[in-house]
Amino acid sequence: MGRQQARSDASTARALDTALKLFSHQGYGATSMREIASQSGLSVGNLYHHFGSKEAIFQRLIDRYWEALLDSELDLNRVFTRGRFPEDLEEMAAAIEQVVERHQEEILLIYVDVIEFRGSHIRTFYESMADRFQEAYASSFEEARGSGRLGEVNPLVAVMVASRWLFYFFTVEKCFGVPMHFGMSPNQAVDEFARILRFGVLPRPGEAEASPDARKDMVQERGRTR
Amino acid sequence: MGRQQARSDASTARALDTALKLFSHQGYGATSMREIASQSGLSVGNLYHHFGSKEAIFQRLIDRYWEALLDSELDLNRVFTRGRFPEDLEEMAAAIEQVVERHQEEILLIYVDVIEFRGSHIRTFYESMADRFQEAYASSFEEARGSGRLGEVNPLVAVMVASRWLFYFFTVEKCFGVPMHFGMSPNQAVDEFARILRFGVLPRPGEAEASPDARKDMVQERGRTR
DNA sequence: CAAAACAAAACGATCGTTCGGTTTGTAGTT
DNA sequence: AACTACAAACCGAACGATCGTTTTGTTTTG
Repeated sequence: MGRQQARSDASTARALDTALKLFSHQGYGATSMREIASQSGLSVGNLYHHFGSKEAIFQRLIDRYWEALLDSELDLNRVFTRGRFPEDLEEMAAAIEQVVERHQEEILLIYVDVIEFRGSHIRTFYESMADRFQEAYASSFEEARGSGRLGEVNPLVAVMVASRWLFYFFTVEKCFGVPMHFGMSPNQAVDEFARILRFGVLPRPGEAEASPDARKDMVQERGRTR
Repeated sequence: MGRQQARSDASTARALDTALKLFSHQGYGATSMREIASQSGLSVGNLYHHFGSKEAIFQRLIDRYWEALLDSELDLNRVFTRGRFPEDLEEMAAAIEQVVERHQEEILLIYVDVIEFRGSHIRTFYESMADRFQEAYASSFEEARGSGRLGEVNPLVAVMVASRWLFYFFTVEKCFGVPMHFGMSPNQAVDEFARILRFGVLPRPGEAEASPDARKDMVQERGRTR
């Protein structure tokens, strides 16, 4: 790779970064090529030289996010391939928080795509993701249920509900700027969700006497925090 | 109200309806006043005569959605004021589905606001909504927990998680066009979610023998459906 | 006849894109 | 090491279209 290439790479990277920032924070239609050009230090002509069109820049950003999500080194993918749900629920939450934190703007980009392009840039990706998910967990759950580690619920639905909820929870908090902590800290909210998912909201008859009072007090205290 | 007013009302209503359709399906910045004018049968000048600016139209749409949500005749509000969670979980789901079904485009508008206006048109509304929610449920839950109808989880968090999840579930399905049924029908998916919320994903020790095999078969069958 | 409802042209700005031209880097030749 | 040729990187003006808004006027209504 010669120096000419390196110069080009640095420029396209800068252009993509500023385009990501602009698209995600004001939408695709409301962002102009001149804006991308001036804020990234390139000329408009050079932008077209490298990308060809405005929509191609958007597509490149979606693709970049895609590849980052498929990285097997990603904590979240390690949690998924391990298949230890629901024991490692807290680790799953941390991994999802990490993804949302790292890819805040790319996640907003998906909502931009849904609204301004009817989701055309991400639809096929999402469907393939759901399939991959289903395959990865289907086998490990047969074993888990056989060994009595799971209750009566469909475990595939359970892991989908859990991961989707966590994704939604952190997205609303970090990307939309509307915290959903219900008067608690983020960690407490996640803990409370994990408890609901594991034990349900109804009292568990067998454990009514077994659980110490300290736990009930803890729940009370959480409800009061502001 | 004279005939002049009636003519105006019909025009503004038509303008708002087409503006809603356009804003929600292609975003605010990508929708032009000429587009709204031609598709609603008004002239551009008349549009400005009635609304003053493009953003005022957007604001009016948000306000209209707001008022619809505050209607005490709304099924969802009846469920909320009744405060029978989690017994009426299925009714809550139906009421939320009704709201999402009826206000598909307004819900998309909220995402438009989040992206193109940083949520400035809806933020205060959302916060007041959360407060109202908290007040409405706080008292009824003290009683519910005292009578042993609820388990160890914070009931306020539980009802928030439930309603938010259902809202998210139906929004993704109806507004984004990406069903999250995990290979089941929408009703089955809701049932499964209700089961998770009530009983949790872990086996309930006291009920292991009490539950008939038919139930387990049902769960199995659901998992297989496609 | 005054006021409200409506229409259409016009305004300045900005849009995505194209195009002609310059600079920069590299490989090949002497 | 100097020179040449060429392609890629880069710039900024220009194009036609369209943007939100204003202006000027006409029609409708009480």
